[in-house]
Amino acid sequence: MTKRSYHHGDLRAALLDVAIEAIAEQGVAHLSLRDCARRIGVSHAAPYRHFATKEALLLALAEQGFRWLVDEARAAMAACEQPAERLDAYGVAYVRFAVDHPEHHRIMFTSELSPEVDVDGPSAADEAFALLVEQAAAVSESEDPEAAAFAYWSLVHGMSMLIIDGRVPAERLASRGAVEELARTAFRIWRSGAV
Amino acid sequence: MTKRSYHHGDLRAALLDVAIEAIAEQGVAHLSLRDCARRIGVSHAAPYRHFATKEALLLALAEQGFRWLVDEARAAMAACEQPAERLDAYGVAYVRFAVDHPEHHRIMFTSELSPEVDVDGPSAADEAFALLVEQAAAVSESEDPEAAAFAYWSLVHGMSMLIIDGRVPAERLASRGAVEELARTAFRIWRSGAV
DNA sequence: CCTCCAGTGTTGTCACTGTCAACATAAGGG
DNA sequence: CCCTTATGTTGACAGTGACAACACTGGAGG
Repeated sequence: MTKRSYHHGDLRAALLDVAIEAIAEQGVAHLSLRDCARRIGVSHAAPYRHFATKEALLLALAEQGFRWLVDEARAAMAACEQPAERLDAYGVAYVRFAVDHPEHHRIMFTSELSPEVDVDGPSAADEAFALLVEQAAAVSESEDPEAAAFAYWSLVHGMSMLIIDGRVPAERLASRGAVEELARTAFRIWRSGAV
Repeated sequence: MTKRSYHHGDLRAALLDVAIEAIAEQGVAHLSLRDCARRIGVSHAAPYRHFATKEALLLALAEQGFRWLVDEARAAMAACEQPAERLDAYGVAYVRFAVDHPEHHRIMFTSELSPEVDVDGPSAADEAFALLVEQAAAVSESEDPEAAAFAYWSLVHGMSMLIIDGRVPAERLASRGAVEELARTAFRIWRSGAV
């Protein structure tokens, strides 16, 4: 709070926070590193000590998002014992994460980023998918487990996107529990073969 | 080809074309109206006679995309008689459209656009969803048809996104027919209750 | 056929941005 | 205690979106 003269303390984290704030206000297209610096009260070139490029900042946000997602998914699954329950807990957590962190979710799946392959092990994104495949494999006995995981991922990913893009009528999203209800309804409809 | 002195002829259409080209090359984040003008061989302010703003250009691309999607979906469904077949034809067309026009697809679902409600009737996007609801309603007898449509849309939308974001291994997308196969496999897996 | 005007393209300009290079300051290990 | 190194600052440059003022031109109405 008090003015930390010259050195900020944790500018990198502050940039990540303030960037999400700015994106929520003005959209990712209008994100400006200079504006972020201004909000923090630091010079316009300071961000470059922490991110080589604006894209690098966005990549860091995506990585952060995937790590949070994995954490939340693990926490949600911890309460379940049956494989099927665990899988759906993941699904619900996935959609809830998107609703709670729409900016992160959108950045996480902005493919134009990350053309260069990271050398430092599998990314958090890979971990999130691997975790999903694992759960799906535990449910579908004989099927191609990767295909099943892909189908499952598609459904929850599509739901997330459509919700945060405002394609779902507001009255279906009234309460917080509504998101979970919506997700479980979609699961039920598909599994019942009604569509 | 020959230099059309002063007046271009159809600069608006040329801008839409060249914008998609530029986006495919450099990503939507690096789209520049001045660069588009340069590619066409027109002055840097000419685009503003046709689009009030860069966002307006992107909105026009989205509208164009939804119109194409509706056309292709209608064409695909025309060959089918059974409601269930028609619905799946829509779904396959949806995914195929995304694969064939990834830039359009991404722009179409970049929610940060279109905050102002259009007055001139329902947008092409609304039409696309209405068409889907119609097909879904014809299939699911007693269920909430909108919920069923939403579930269906979620699956095909998620598949599209994951594919164009490069989350599907390349070997599953070898041939053109592979996309259709992938989509139908996902439908089957869900309907069989295997996941 | 002429005129004139609305639509379209141009030139010039402004504030702002991403990025880099050169410099300043702090913080902590030898 | 000093000096290396990480971090922050200042200054600069080219490129951008957007606007205003101006130029060209094709076609409608006389």
